Amino acid sequence: MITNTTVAHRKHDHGRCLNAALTQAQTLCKAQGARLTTTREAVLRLIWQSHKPVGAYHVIEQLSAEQGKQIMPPTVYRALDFLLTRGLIHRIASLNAFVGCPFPGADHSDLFMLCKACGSVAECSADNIDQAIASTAAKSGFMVETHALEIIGLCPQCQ
Amino acid sequence: MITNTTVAHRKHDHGRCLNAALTQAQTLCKAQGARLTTTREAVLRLIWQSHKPVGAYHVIEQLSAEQGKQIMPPTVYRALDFLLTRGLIHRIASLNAFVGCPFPGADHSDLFMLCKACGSVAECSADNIDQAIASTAAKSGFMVETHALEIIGLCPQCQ
DNA sequence: TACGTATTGTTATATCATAACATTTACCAA
DNA sequence: TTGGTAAATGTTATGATATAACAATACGTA
Repeated sequence: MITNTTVAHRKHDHGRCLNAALTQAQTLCKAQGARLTTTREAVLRLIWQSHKPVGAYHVIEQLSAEQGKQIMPPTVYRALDFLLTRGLIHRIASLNAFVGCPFPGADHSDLFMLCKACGSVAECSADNIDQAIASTAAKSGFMVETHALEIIGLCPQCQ
Repeated sequence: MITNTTVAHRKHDHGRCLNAALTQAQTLCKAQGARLTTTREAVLRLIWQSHKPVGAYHVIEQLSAEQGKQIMPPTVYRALDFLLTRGLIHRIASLNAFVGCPFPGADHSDLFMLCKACGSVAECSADNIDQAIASTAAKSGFMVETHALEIIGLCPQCQ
């Protein structure tokens, strides 16, 4: 099991999260021969401003403010697609919003714990859950490709 | 474990699914003192036309055709809200679409198997998955309220 | 029947996302 | 260093999903 619950749901030095994310992104893109352009990095930084999922239009607003000109949706959505494809961010379907991946590159399945109260999201990858899913699906003869699990509740801070 | 995989992903007499769903809905609403109005029942029937999730605007179109007049979004969204609240249908977040619940009233957690090929969805409630989720969340000190699990892959028919 | 509440109708708009084509930028090879 | 090519971004328009706010109607009950 790998997780970022110990930081995501607690007080911490978020600058370190941000720096780690940017460094990992640069490394990963370099390794893949992908270009982490200014726009893409700016979007990644905005997604990583906290552990709360950010909507695409919120990114558009903030990016427009930063750059002093109106940024159009396709610009941001293209950057988001790029980051999603590389596994640098995830999309939280139930919120139509995006959150940074704390361990990009690492082979992991996605499991998100969404705090109803503060809105922060922790990610986790747990073998026992993956196995339970695999075995349940197998009983039905279903061939699993991917899965998305969103757990809604209260984080340690908000209980 | 309760599931409808044996019908959802295979050839079957779907009229029985539809009838069962409508009967259960009537019973459940009666028991709860809720009114299953004409519109609500019509929407439920449209959702249950197959085991494939149906978008709200698709329902609007079909309902408009049925009634020979333009039905507006709020009408359908209100009916959907009603059906969601009573647990008669579920929303598949990753698809922005709705699917009938095969065992409304029964205490169950939601787990959906979405077939990439044919689009059909089976629902399943599995204790071992619930337990794995509960124990993983507990390790992080996270208090689980609900969860939504969408498994994407290939159903038995489409492999 | 008259009342209050639940439901539905109506209008308008918010929110999320992408198609299609033009332009610019970055990179590589000659 | 220059020109060709592919990748990335800009621009315009529109599609798709969802809800707010208020008016009108229908339903069950006293």
